[in-house]
Amino acid sequence: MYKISTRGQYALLIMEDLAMGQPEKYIPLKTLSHRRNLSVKYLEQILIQLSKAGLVSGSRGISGGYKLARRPDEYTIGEILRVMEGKLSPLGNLENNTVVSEGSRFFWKDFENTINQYVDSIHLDDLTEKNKEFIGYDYCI
Amino acid sequence: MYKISTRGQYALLIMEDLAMGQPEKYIPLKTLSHRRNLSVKYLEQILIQLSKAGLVSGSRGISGGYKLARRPDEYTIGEILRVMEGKLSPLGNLENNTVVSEGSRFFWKDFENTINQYVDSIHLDDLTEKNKEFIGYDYCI
DNA sequence: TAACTACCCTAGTAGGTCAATAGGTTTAAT
DNA sequence: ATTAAACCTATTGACCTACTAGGGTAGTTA
Repeated sequence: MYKISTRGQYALLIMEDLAMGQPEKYIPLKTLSHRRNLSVKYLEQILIQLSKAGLVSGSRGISGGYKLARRPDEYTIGEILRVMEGKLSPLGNLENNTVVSEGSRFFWKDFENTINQYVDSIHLDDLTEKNKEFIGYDYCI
Repeated sequence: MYKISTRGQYALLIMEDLAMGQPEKYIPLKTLSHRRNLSVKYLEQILIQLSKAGLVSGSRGISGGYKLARRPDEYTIGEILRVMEGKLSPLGNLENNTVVSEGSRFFWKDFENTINQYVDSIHLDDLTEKNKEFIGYDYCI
């Protein structure tokens, strides 16, 4: 079955990292990628996308970087994932789908709703709070 | 984001078709594929897979074909989809995944549970009952 | 001004998956 | 024996994913 792509996973990870540091401080892309040992160029694409969507705000120049645009509890995981993955639905274009039966459309629609209700019930701070339960997390700086 | 493949969609459609006819009668692959205008050879692979999994039973030779192995209400949509799609999870191999944070593992696990609980709450006869509400369904023979 | 950083754009590539095609073999009823 | 059907294995073309690469522009701070 379909999986969430690495783009979505990376985005979530970086959002967590930004949420766990000082929220006012801009963190440069280079720092974020080195911290997690991720490709700078790949992560750049992801952060630009998050920035365009307004989930993070970027600042250029010396002591620039990225920071969260809001408080961690004001993000749902769903909205982060949807920025990277597009519509979170188990079927693309249900309306124009000629393969599924008429009677099963309610199933697919409810399936989509179930998924989105779940991912929107969890917030970014739920994840970071859990992270803090693990010793050895080193998300300072 | 991930989608259910055509294999899963076709499988569900054919299971519905088998459920809506006479359940004792074997329906040949050719008939099933012509009815829905699907590739015979492609559908063949799907039905063999369903047969191996024990969801349908096949009979060779003249007047052979496929029929359901159980009553329609004894199938969940989840088990049909899982035969075609494998594990229904938004992330492959959560245990060995080095990208997600420790704190977010509960999120991914609950995500998977949410999906599976939903698809296992709907049964094949729920779909066929809905199908019967639509006029012009022509699933006889 | 120099250094630094986000932001923008395009392109390529290796590997994988998906959807379908193709050609065979085996089994069972007549 | 013939025929109709399930069953099996391999291959293909198109697309997608996860990067890599290399440039450029534009703000921002010291």
